[in-house]
This record gives sequence, C-alpha cells and structure tokens, in this order.
Amino acid sequence: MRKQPKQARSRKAVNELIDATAQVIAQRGLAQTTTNHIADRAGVSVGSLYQYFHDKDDLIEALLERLTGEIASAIDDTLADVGDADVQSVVQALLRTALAATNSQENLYLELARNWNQLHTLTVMNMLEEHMMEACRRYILRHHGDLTVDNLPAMLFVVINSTLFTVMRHQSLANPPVSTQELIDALSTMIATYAERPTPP
Amino acid sequence: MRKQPKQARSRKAVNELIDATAQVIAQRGLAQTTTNHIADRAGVSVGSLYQYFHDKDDLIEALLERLTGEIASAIDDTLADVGDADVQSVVQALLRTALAATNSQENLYLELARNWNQLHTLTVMNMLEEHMMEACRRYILRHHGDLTVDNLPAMLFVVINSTLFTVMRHQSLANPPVSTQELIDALSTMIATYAERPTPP
Amino acid sequence: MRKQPKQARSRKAVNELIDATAQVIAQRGLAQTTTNHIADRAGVSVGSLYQYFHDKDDLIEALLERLTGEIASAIDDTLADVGDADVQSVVQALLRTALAATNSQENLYLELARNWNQLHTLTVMNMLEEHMMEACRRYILRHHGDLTVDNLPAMLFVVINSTLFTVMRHQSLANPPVSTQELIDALSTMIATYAERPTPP
Amino acid sequence: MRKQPKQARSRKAVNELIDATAQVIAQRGLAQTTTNHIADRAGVSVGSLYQYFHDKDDLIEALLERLTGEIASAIDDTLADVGDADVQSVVQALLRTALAATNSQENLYLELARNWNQLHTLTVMNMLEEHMMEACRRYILRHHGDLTVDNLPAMLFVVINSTLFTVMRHQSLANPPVSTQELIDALSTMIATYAERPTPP
DNA sequence: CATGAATGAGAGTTCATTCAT
DNA sequence: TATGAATGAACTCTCATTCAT
Repeated sequence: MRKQPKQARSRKAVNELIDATAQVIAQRGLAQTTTNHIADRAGVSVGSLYQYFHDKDDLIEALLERLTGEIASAIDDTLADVGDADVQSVVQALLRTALAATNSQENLYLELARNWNQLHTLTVMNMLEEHMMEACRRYILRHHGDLTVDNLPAMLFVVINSTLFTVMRHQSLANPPVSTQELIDALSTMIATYAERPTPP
Repeated sequence: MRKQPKQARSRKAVNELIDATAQVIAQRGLAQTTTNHIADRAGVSVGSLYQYFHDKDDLIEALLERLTGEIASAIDDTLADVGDADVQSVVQALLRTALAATNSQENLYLELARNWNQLHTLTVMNMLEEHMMEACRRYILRHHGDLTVDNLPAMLFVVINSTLFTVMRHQSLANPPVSTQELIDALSTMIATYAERPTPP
Repeated sequence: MRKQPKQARSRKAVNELIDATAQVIAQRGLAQTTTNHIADRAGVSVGSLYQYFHDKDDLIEALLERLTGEIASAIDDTLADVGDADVQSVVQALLRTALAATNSQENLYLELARNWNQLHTLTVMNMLEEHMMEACRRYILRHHGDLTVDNLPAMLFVVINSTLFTVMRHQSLANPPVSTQELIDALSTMIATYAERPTPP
Repeated sequence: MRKQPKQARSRKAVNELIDATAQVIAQRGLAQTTTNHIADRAGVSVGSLYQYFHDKDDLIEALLERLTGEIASAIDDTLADVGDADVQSVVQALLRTALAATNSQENLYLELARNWNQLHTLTVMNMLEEHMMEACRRYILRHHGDLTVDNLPAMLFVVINSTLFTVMRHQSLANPPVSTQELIDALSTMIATYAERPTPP
C-alpha cells in the first residue's frame, strides 16, 4: 500500500515522518495527533505526508512496524546472551530489555499501549506476542526436562500476556506502588515458579 | 463535578442516561458514540444530558463507576462463598465471576477495556485493582501460614494485573488460541503455584 | 435519506438552504460551489446544512427535484391551455413556457444544464424527458388520425431531446446566432413537419 | 497561450501528452483525471507537462482541438462520398460516421460530451457546429431547388444541435430506449422531412 | 427544567502548480 | 531541459457543546 521510496531523499523523508509521528504521539497523545501536527513537526507539508503514506493509519502502522522490529531485535539479542540460563534469569533479562526500550521513548510506548486495541490488526501487541511465543517455544524445547508443560498454548498465553500487560500497566502509572526492580523480581519469580513447578501426579 | 440530583425524577434520568451510554457503547463502539446517540437512546434531548452531566467524559466516568461497583459486589459475593478455600479455588471462582460479568454485557466491557487507559483517571481498572488488593490482603492475613509473602505490594500488583489484563485480552480476541476453561486453569495454577511456593531460604 | 423536517422552522431552513444553493450555483458555477458558500449564503453554519441534508449531493438533488417539479407544473399548465391545438402551436407554447422558466433564473438552469450528466441519476433531464414523454403520448393518442407514428419511442426520443438540448444550447450562448423567436419558429416547424408528414407508402 | 514547440522532440512529447490525456479521461473520467495521472501515463514528469502546456485546461483544449479536427475530416470525407445524395441519405451517412468515431474511443467522447459546456469556450461542440454549418451551407447551395430555406441560420442551428445532442444523449445512456439504427432513422427522417417540406405559401 | 436546532473549529484528504536539483 | 518532491489552500464532513425558545 505505502509507496516504496527508491531514492535516498524519499527514504529520509519517510523516516523523518515516522520520527515526527512518534514525537507528536508521545507529546500530545494519539487522539490529539493530527496529520498537520505530524507534517509540521517533520518540517514538511501535509501534502508530502500523503505522498509517502496512503493515509493516517498507514503512517501509524509504519511506526508500529518499526517499533515492533526494534523490540523484536532487542528480545532476540537478549535471548542470544542468556538464552540458556534458568527461567527466572531469562525472564529478568527480558524484562530489563523491555523496560529499557520503553523507557527510552517513554510516552510513545505508553500512548500506543493505551490504544493497543484500536490500532490495526497486527499491532505491537500481536507482533510481540507472536515473537515471544516463538522464543518461548524454542526455549521450552531446549529445557523440557526441567519444565512442566501440560498445556503449552495456555501457558504461553498466560505467561506472555501477564508479562506484557503488567509491565505496560506499571509504565503507565505516574506513581507506581512498586519499584521497577520489585516488579521484575515479582514477575520473574511468578513465572519461574509456574514453569518449574513439580509435575502434577 | 457532576450535579448531584436530589429528586427522584433526576435520579431516574441520570440512570437512564448511563444505561443508554452503556448500550450505545456496546453497539457502536466507544469511538462512534456521540452525545446525540446517547440522548436519543435515552429518549431525552442532548440539552438534558448536559443538565445532568458536565460533559461527555463525566457521563462515561459515571458509567465506569457503576460498572466497577457491580463487579466489586460480585467479587465480594464470591469471596464470601469461597473465601477460605485454597488459593487456586479462590482464583478460579473469581475468574468465573469476572468472566460471567463481562459475558453478560459482552461488547460493553470489551469496548471499555479496549480504551481503559484513555478513560479518566479513576477507571474501572484502578478501582478493580484497589478492591482486589484489599480482598487479597484480607485473604493473606487469614492464610499467612500457607503462603510466601516477602513483598506484599509487588505480589499483589503482579498477580492482580496479570489476571485482569490476561482475561481482558482473552475476551478481546475473536478467535482466542485457548478456551475459557484453559485460561482459567492456567491462570489459577500460575497464581496458586506462586503464592504457595516454598519460602526461599 | 434526507431528514424529513416536521417543524415549521426546519422546513424554512431546508427551503432557505435550497434557495441558497440555487443562488450560489447561479453566481459561482457548480464546480466552485462549496458547502461553506451555501451555508454562508443561507445565513447558517455548515453544521446546520448537514443537519438537513446528508451530504452535498443530497442538497443538490433536492434543488433539482424542486426545479423539476416547477417545470413539470409549467408544462402541465401549458398543455391544459393549448393541449388540443395543432402540433406546431403546442410545441411553440411549450417552448415559450420553458424559455420563460429558464430566463427567470438565468444562470442557474444553465449551470445545471452544463453539468446535466454528472448530476445524480434522476436529474432534471431525465425527469423532464419522462414527463414530456408522457405528455406526448397523451397528445398522440388524441390526435393519432392526423399524425404519422411508425415508431413511437424513437420519435419521442428524437423530438424531446432535440427540443430540450437545442433550447439549452441556445440559452447557453452569450451571442446566439438566432433570436429566441427564430429558434421557436424553426424548432416547432421541424417537429410539426415531422409529426404530420404523409404516411410512407 | 500554449508554447509552440518547433522541435521534433517537442512535438512528439506534446502528442504523447495529448494521447495520455485522452486515455486517462476515457479510463477514469474527467473529474478523476489529474495532471499527475496524465504525466505518468505519458511517461514523463509533471514538470514536463507544464513545459508544453500552460495549465491543465490548456492541455484539455489541445485534446479537444485534435478530436475536432479528426471529426471534421471524417465529416468532410463522408460528404465527399455522398454529398449529392438526398437529405436523408446524407444525414444517415453523417450519423453513421459520427457514431463510428465516438464508438472507436467510447468513453473518451462520452466523458467530454458530458462536460461539454464547462470545457473552454471553443469546444468540440462549437467547432463541430461551425464545421457542419459550413458543410450544410455548401450542400444547400447545391440543392436549393429541392429545399425550403426561409431562415438558413435558424434552420442550421436547430438541425445541427438537434443532431449532435440527441446522438450524444443516446450515447450517454447505458440502456437507451431505442436502438442506434432506430435513432438514425428517426433523426434523418425528421431532418429530411423538415428540409424538403413544401414551401409555405 | 426540557428541548433540539444551531454552532464552528477542526479533522483527513486532494491536486494543480512550482522550483531546486 | 527534465525531473518529481514539495507545497498548501481548499474541500467535505463531524460532533461536543450552547442557548433561545
């Protein structure tokens, strides 16, 4: 759908528009983000915005794709480092990675998370979920001796969503009742305890 | 902010407006819900709507408050029944209660959940969190011998948010990858395993 | 589609908006007519315009319907007067009626005629065509002894379109090469000669 | 207004742009035809388009001029063939020529005819009218013994416009109420009867 | 108190035209 | 000369809110 810019100038403009979108969303919130705000921030005219993106949704989707790619890479990098450690260590490492990523563009991730469900089909949430599902599957295959997995899909669904949303919720609070470190400890303990529980008879 | 109507007629109108809001949101989605739709549905004029509610947000907040009250009562009732059972049974009972409530007004809860974080400060989520925190505290006090609680606030934050959001996410999926029963089992197992884990040395 | 206004105030507003539309089209041309121009001219806000008409097309269609009704009535009145005269007299009377109508709102009819084919399905042209077809049929039934009609649909199509468009074209010219009276004479003679020609052997 | 390109390359570009304009109008309709579409289709940049044509109208006028020339030639060829036959035969031959021309580029002529009057002053209609007037004059001079011509300009105006517009209208209808052959017969009969009518006393 | 017509700022989007490269 | 990215005024339409009746 979106034009595939072949020239350096175009690629630059596309990236600057996505940057601008991120900034405006972070500052004003998704609902108050207009195409004119984005174009202004990017230092171009609205017309240019529509030369590179079919419509507003297309632009936001591009932003989501970029963010998802960044997080997915960060996850993969983390797993490459600690991928064979015990469950708790892996979860802790992943949480630190995720929190570092979201802290770097604080309001942006938060605003997108706030609206996760009205954004287009394959959103950050869905993509992250899928990516983590795959990573978990690979981990479990390598450690199936140490883990209790009687219903893999259910376990993945619960573990991943608990993690993603609890972190998201924590990030969204101005005065969270627990510190980031406490959050990481509690979440990783819960998941490790769950994954490594004795097999039911 | 909202006017406190003292007269019976007013209370009736307020309730009918909140009812109408719930219906319109359930049918059209929050984004497509206009004050005119709500007034039409309630059988009054927009002008009247603004007599009872300061603005649109005020009206939605009133709806959220009412829903929160309903869920809180349901939670309390459930706990009154099974409040002394083991952790897994209690969690299962609570989940069944929550799912029953949301299923009864399917799209409404879903639509509100979709937009949980852009709705006003004291949302369903916050209220539910608070209410469940209190309930959990009472439960833990009665069962502290059986449970490992080294950081109560963190534990509550993680357990409650994991539960609420994972259920919400499950409800929001057209084709969830796991059944409702599988969801309940996995979630309750995870929480019970966590709460009843052996004390770390 | 269009709201049926039940109140006097509404009916007035609807009519004023249609009036304003006619005026703006006559002054600025259809292509340069915007909803804001129309609303301004009518002395109301754009919002009001959209309260009474679903969209711009709906408004223009309403104008067309009104004009068509007016012309149809004028035609019927004329035929009631001279409906039993010979062909040439009837055609002359009809042409005088049509020209009087269009002269009264000079640019409006012209502008609409200019754009006859992009206006919605049942436009002035179609409606006029239908109305005149019916009138012609009735006339022919009463005079079939004097007329040669070997292919009624073809004859009607040719006669009616020749008349409507030749008049329209004449009206659209700043400096027409023939006077209005010459136009009427030539057209009515052509049609009368055609209709009353000797039957082919 | 339009630049007169003296170089072969320029003339080629001009023609390709006019070709492109014809194609785009035929495919997308006049209203949906943008200068960018035309430049794309012609395989040049918009900038080049504006090197050869002052603006969009200028380009469309060039197309109209070209089409007019083509039709005028076709008319002349036809008259060279049947120019001395009786009125009905000549009219029939001309109608067949005109219909063949419009059928060859079906949507193009139709789209232009739909918008005949908003296109620039000297449109296809005016040019055709002039050209046919001249041809008719020549014909009448050669046959004045057989014809009744008391008001030549009026007769020409009525005959030519009746023909052109009735054909145009017929072409514009998705389901015309009469066949092409019936149209030709009725029109040619009407005109012949008119032209060859007995002289009024 | 109730009404609902009126408001108008502001949204997303288009496209003829320009001009730096 | 050729390019095509950039422009931005102008368009249609929406909806929370007001206020004369």
